[in-house]
Amino acid sequence: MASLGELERSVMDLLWSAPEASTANDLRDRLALGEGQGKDLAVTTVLTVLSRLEKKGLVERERGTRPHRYRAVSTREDHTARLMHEALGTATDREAVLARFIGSVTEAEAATLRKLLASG
Amino acid sequence: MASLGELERSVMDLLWSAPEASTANDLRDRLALGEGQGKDLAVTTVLTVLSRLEKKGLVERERGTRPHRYRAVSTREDHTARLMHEALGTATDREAVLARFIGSVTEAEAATLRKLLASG
DNA sequence: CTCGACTTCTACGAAGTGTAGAACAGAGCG
DNA sequence: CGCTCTGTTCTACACTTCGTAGAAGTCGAG
Repeated sequence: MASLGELERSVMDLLWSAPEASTANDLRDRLALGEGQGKDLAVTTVLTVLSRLEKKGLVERERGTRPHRYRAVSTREDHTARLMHEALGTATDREAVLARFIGSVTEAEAATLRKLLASG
Repeated sequence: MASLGELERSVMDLLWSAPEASTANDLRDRLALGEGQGKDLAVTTVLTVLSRLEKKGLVERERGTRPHRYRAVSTREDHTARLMHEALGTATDREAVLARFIGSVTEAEAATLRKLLASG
């Protein structure tokens, strides 16, 4: 249960890019700008996807303030890393998966990994 | 476009577990066994999901033989590694993702990674 | 109390998935 | 050659998810 639709992904991208919490209206405006021209969504549309994202545990909101303020629960990087870990978890032979994974990684990324593993 | 439904996942698990190609009937029987009791599916059901998996590029079949024989295109490990790489690809700050990922990995897995990175 | 901004409820169409019957095709038998 | 199996493809329907938004409800300001 981790797949996001296109609009859901766009909203998450906005929330991940700005650390401060945003209102639905604000997000709606930024969506319009981002997508260029014909992307004028109704605010209720944005609110709906925000609710769905909240139910998925990706977004939380402050209910106290009058225009509720929404913010991503975790960073984009945390989220992605968790997805990767989830994928790894489905495998029985994790070593084999890691071997294939390392094989598909760029040299720069391999260097990063070496550094991280050395220091950790 | 990589998410699998529950039945699709079960079928892939069977195909991944046995390297030889299987027929739809064979898979249907093995699904019945695996799930324990009430999981008696119609063969057409299995054929439908096999077609869908074929369209997704996860399964290929020999059309020559009369009961067509189905087999996974790649191993479970390759598939999982590709999913992980795909997730990594969506990130902008890949180093940060890798850092989080390494942080979430067991010590045994970290050791495996060190070995793999050293030899590669 | 009323108005307006904001949120929640309800809804609908498209796509994906589980499920399978109906229709079709080819191989062997009588 | 035509029937009957066995197996494949077509068609279909219900359920869920997602994009999209109008209708209805709520709450603070005036």
